[in-house]
Amino acid sequence: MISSTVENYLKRIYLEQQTDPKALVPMGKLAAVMQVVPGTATAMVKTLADSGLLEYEPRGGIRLTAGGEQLALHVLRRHRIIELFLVNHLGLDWSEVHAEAETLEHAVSDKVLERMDTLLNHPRFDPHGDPIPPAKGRMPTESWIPLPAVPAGQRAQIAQLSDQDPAFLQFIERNALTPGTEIYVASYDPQADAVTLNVPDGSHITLGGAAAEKIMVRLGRVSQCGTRVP
Amino acid sequence: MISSTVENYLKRIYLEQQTDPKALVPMGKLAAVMQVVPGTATAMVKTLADSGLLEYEPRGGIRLTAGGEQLALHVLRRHRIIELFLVNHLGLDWSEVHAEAETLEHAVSDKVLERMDTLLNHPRFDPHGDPIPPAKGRMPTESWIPLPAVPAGQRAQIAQLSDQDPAFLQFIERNALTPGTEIYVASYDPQADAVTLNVPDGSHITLGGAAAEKIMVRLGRVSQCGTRVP
DNA sequence: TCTCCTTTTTTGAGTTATCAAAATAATTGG
DNA sequence: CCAATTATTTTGATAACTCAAAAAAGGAGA
Ligand SMILES: [Mn+2]
Ligand SMILES: [Mn+2]
Ligand SMILES: [Mn+2]
Ligand SMILES: [Mn+2]
Repeated sequence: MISSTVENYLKRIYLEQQTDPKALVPMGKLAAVMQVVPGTATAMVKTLADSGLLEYEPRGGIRLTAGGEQLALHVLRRHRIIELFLVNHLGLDWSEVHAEAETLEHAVSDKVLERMDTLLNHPRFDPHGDPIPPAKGRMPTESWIPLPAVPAGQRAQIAQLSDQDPAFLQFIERNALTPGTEIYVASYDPQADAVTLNVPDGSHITLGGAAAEKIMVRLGRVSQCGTRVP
Repeated sequence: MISSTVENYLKRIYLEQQTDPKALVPMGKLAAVMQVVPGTATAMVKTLADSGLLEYEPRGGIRLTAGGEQLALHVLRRHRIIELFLVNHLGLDWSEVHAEAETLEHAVSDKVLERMDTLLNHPRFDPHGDPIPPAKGRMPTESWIPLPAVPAGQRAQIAQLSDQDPAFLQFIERNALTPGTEIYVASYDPQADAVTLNVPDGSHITLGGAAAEKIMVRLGRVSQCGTRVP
């Protein structure tokens, strides 16, 4: 049996890998995101490499094998379906489900997960806009850009929020910037580090660069089936 | 934080305790139900005693403290609400939910649990007829007797099934003997080790003593609110 | 090229939960 | 009441995961 510790490592490694698919994930990065001391990460990586779940280049970094990636995607699928189930069926707030899913993802059986998936009508995106890995088949590729990359005067649709901090997500919801929302970028001033956008309800809001960077958008008016619009 | 291992021990100790509330639970019994060697049980019991969760009389046995019992009831509440949720809201079969709940009981937060409780309308019994410990307040006392203790010619209502084995539960469901069912005990022959009963649909069935002992009933026609009648 | 600084690995140790097997206590039958 | 059996505890080890701190490797700049 695969431990929840191993599942967490694989999932984090996969997510790090996605930020730069060609590069190896450095050990220091892994230790940081797993919140362990570097020596712990080295020890764990050695056992994962021995289990054939990743390739380990000492002093170089790591990369998941096909087997490791498959397991990671399985955990990610559980995580995201659980998040959506908690929001849609149990009425939890989208700002708190990430923490809940972090433990439930290791406890929910395949049978229960597929029941949730059915009840949710085979959703393609989780509450934060992240794609749900399909039970079989390749992971869909997303074409998101951070909000500050949108030229002023363009329309865009909010696709995903890259920060799970409840306070940030509550701010997003208060200002009606949840995934699926159509926005219009009124201005972007790199010097002022500020993006101003218009939202459908007619109001407008100005964000600093740090906040705007956490908002991933799709250019133009794209329809995104399966996304919840809270 | 309390580990799931400790939660499992406390829950099992509580359930053993109920079989004879005045006596101490012997170490051998604990080791057997936890499926560990006796030495393991001794080691764990020492740490639980040090944590103030139980009283340990070496070579005598153990008994939960008030604190230990409270924790045990909390775990039991989670277990039974989860079972009912899996049956009523996710459509799982009642014969399989025990195993699912065995792991989920350690992963579901209080917040999620209370959402389930609300959605289920504050149920009083789980799918197997076991009472759900209330969030606060005393555990209700049940007055069940095993089916073979019912005199022939009496009416009774099936209250609970004391065996979680899926094959047994499926047999019970096939023969419409789920909790809440009104039955009539046609005959009980200790020599033949056989109980014959009539069920509402008009058919009758004969059970051996071992199977009948696992069926707990309430005498007479009692209404039991909150029990699911599948 | 040779420090100095950063990153990574190694070493030694602790915690939790487990087993195998030896030692000990308690019980029970003759 | 003693010997044999049974129940329980003790002892010594192991596996998984972790940290602290020492050691080693790999740059980057002078
Ligand atoms: Mn997790
Ligand atoms: Mn998410
Ligand atoms: Mn359990
Ligand atoms: Mn039950």
